[in-house]
Amino acid sequence: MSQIANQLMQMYQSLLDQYGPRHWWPGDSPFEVMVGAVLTQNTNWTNVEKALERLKNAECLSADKMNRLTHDQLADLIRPAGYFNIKAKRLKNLLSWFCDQYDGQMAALENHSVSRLREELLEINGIGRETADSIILYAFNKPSFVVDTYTHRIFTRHGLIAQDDGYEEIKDFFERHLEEDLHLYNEYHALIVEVGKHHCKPKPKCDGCPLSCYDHDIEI
DNA sequence: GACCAGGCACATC
DNA sequence: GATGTGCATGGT
Repeated sequence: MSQIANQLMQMYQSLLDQYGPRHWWPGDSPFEVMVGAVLTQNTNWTNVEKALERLKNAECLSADKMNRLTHDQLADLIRPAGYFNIKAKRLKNLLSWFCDQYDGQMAALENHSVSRLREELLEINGIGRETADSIILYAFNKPSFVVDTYTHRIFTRHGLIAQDDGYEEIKDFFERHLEEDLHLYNEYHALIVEVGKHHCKPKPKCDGCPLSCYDHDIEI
């Protein structure tokens, strides 16, 4: 195992020791996970929960029911998640693909390879890389490492990836150095989000500090 | 009141 | 290709 691979696994173990298994993704069904992946775009999860709850109360958290809603009906139900107009469109786009081509059945996609699933998801307007990878990993239970802003922040601050590395470069970095393991991918991303929420502010006051103090909420 | 949150597409250069 | 901007609610 390479030194970098060792370091990644040590960081993983530290996070797991600190926070324990995260049991991701929260949701009662793969479909709910898929919807949640769109709703959580640049949005706090507690707001997403409110939106999901409204969808459940309206008995619209199924592909068939949601597909029948008008734009305005859907936008109103997901209002607490923010960006409700754009997210309503994005969910509609996702549902068109899912219902028209696969009859709204998750099982119809279970034999797709990760790369095919990813290509099809990325063709949908409103489904970007992180959302696609989240759906593949957490809704379809297939190994596709998810990168988010916390991943970029934390691992550049630890000097493991470059500041200007893009999404695909960071994803490749993890997939190159980690075993291709569904459970590891699942837990690692969830743990990164957890530590990111607590310790990884977007604009560290001591940016550039050689002590990396900004990783620990220490301000100089 | 300012800042942030589990992004993405689009316009412009 | 990179940079800037709009999208919006709710918690701290």
